[in-house]
Amino acid sequence: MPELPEVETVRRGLLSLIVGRSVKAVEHDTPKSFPNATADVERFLIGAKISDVRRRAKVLMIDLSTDYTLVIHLKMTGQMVFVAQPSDTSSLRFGAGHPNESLVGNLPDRSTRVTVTFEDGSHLYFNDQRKFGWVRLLPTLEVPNIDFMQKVGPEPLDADFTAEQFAERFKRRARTSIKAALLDQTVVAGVGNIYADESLWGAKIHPQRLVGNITPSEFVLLYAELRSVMNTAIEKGGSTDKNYVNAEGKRGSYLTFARVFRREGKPCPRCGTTIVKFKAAGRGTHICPHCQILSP
DNA sequence: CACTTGACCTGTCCGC
DNA sequence: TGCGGACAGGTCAAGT
Repeated sequence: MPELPEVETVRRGLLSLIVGRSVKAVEHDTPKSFPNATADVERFLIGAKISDVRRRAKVLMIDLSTDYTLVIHLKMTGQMVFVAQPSDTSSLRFGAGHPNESLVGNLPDRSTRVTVTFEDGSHLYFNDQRKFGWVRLLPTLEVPNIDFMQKVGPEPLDADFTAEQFAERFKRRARTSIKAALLDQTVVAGVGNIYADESLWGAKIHPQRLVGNITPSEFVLLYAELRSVMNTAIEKGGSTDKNYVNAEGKRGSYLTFARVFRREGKPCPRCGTTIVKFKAAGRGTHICPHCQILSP
C-alpha cells in the first residue's frame, strides 16, 4: 500500500523525528528483513548519527554520519514508526477511523522486524506483517547503483518533469494496457494501485486501453491528474486501507476523499453511475463504467 | 525482447 | 463456530 505519497509522508515525519539522533543498538528478526553482515552493522550503524532522510520512488533512505545509508522498502505492509518512549500511548486517545487514530499498539509487536534504539532511549521500529519489505545498510555513494535505482523512472512530482516527458516515457510500453504501464516503476516512479485507479478516473481513461491508443491530449490529462492526486494524497497524509501508518503510527486520510478506489457499489462523484471493481493488470481495479469506456 | 503470471508472506473476510 | 480458500498488492523471477 505504501506508494509515493505514503512513503513521502513517512519521510517528512522521520525527518523531524530522527535527524540528529545517534544509534545505540539494532535488533532484527530474520536476515530477510535486514540482510547485512553483523560486522558492517557494528562498524557503520552503531554509534552513527542520522543526518538526513530522503526518498526515491517508493524507497526510503536514512543517511548516516558514517556515509552509509539505511535503504528501506516498505512493500505492502511495511511501517516505520518512531516512539519517543516505549510506554508512550498518547496517540491512542483518538477513536477508530479518526484521521489521527493510531493503528499501532505497544511496540515492538509481532510484526516488528527491525528495532533501532537511539542513545536517548527512543526507538525506530520497522514493522512488516507480510515480510515483503526490507532494510539494507549500504555505502551512501553506492545507493544510486543498486538495480532498482538504475531502472526506476523519473519522479512524477519533480518540478521540471513535463507532460511531454511523461507521454514519452510510455512509448516503450505501447502494446500493454495503460494501467499496467502506470504500475511499471521503470516508466514513472512511485505509482501503485490506488493512485493508478484514481488518476485514470480523473482523466476518464479506461485502465485496459492500450498505451498505443491513448491520445496526446489524454496523456496531458493523465499527467495532470496523477500529479494532482498524488499532491492531494500527500496533503492528506497518504491512504490508509489496512496497515499504512506515518512515522508517528497514525493513519492517512486520502481514502475518505478517494473517487473510485475501494468505492465499488457507490456512485461515481462525477455522474452518479455505480462504480464497479474487476481485475486488470493482475490487480483489483475500480472504474466508473460511464466515464471510463474501453472502446471510443 | 515484450509482456504476463506466479512467488514471496500473513491477516482478514467470505461462504459453507 | 470452525475451516478452507480467496484476496490484499510491490517487485522480481520465471514463463509465454
